[in-house]
Amino acid sequence: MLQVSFLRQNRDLAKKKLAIKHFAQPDLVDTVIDLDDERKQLQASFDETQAKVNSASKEIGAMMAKGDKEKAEATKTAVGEWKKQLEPLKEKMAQVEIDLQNALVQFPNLPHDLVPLGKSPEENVLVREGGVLPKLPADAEAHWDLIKKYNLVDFETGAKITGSGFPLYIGKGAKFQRALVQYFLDFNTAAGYTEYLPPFMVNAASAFATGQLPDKEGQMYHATEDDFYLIPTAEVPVTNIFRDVVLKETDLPLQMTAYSPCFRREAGSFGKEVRGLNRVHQFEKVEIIQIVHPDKSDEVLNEMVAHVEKLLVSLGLPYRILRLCGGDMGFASAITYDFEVYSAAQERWLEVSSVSNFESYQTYRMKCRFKDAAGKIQFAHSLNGSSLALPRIFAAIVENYQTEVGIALPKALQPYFGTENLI
RNA sequence: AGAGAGGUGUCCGAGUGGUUUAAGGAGCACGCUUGGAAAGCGUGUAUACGGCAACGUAUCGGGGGUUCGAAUCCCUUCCUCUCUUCCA
Repeated sequence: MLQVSFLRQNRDLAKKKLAIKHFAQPDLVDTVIDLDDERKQLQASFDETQAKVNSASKEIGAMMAKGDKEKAEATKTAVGEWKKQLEPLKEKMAQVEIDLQNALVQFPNLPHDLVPLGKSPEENVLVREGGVLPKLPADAEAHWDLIKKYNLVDFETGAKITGSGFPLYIGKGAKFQRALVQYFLDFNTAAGYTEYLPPFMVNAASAFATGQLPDKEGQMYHATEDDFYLIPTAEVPVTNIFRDVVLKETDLPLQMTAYSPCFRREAGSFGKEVRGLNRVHQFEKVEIIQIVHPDKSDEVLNEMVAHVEKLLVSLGLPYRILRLCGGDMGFASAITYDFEVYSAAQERWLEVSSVSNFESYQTYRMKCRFKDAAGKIQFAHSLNGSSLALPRIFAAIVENYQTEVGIALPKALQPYFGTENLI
């Protein structure tokens, strides 16, 4: 969430940056400032009247103690008048605050200066590429055929149990998931991240804090009986650990990693892009999250990008890193790098990680602050990234490591899986 | 799921309608004291909003209500503990 004080001081800059994100209503900036002016004015007169009520009430107490009943009754009448004035003020103030809040949450985060202009994924900027394309056998198959052939994943039975997009992993397929999760977590904790295993459902306050509500309401599964949401990413519960918390400056940076299943309704998805494991409603992911000093977040973002890159290199997959353009970025992000691996059999790039700096957008929303050396309270910056999302890594490894006789494994995974080859 | 007891500041803890302007203790910070430390003494020690400031307003788990006045009374909700029940 953007801060009114920032919008007030940087009215034109904010509008310019919102345009990069293709935000449709720049005038909302003015609306918000007007509403905030109105709120201030209302609060000033409310406080003034309330102060009179408070001190008169205290006097009544003193009069009663002295037994001066008559005077007390007279003061009560006067207080009654003030309280009548308070009622409409209170209502108006509550309404203005709701309007202000409703307007504020509509703003996406402002893009970082490095964010390229552009509207669609084609305008993302290639930062670098790495890895080598595999030499596949002549009759190379896509992963949806391979997993059927080797009985690694059963989509049909998953669909029977739940619905489409809920894969059932079997035998070596299931074990491979476990090996990947374990490898990713070990890789992250070795780099200094603390491992968490969070709740897989969150309440509305948590979903709001990280920006899933109200923006992505329809994208989450909602358990209405208890009003809980199934998490779309571990980012939601883990970042919320620090909701309504004032940290010490020395606590920073906080580095967390967590495995979780992720649940996404993916309403409106269709076509070839969603085949097999390319897009599913439930998938596994290991996430990295950091809460850092605002001066450090640019630097930390680069570190996190380098960290994920190292992990991809260890898997021997051809990859590229893209800096997303303003139109392709997420709502809450200030700058995002996407990682894609090349699936040789599908002949297309698959997004496997997205690393973002949210700056103070999430931390302001959830009141995650720290006390600096001077004793001043500041909002921290939050960042997160996938390290990594499993299904497309699964797909890419199965496709890129296929041989005439089976499926090989990257060296790094062999000790985790227990054998040299997957099949 | 049923019954009961609770939720107060960084922590412990007092407080059942009116100098509570949240007692007292601990911790922490600073100062005095000391050769240095400890003890002792003194001062300070939440957040948000408004205000140049003085200061004002709000917050005793959350929300609502009663009252001139609520940490205190009422309703509601969340959470914790104990017992019963159930369960991996």
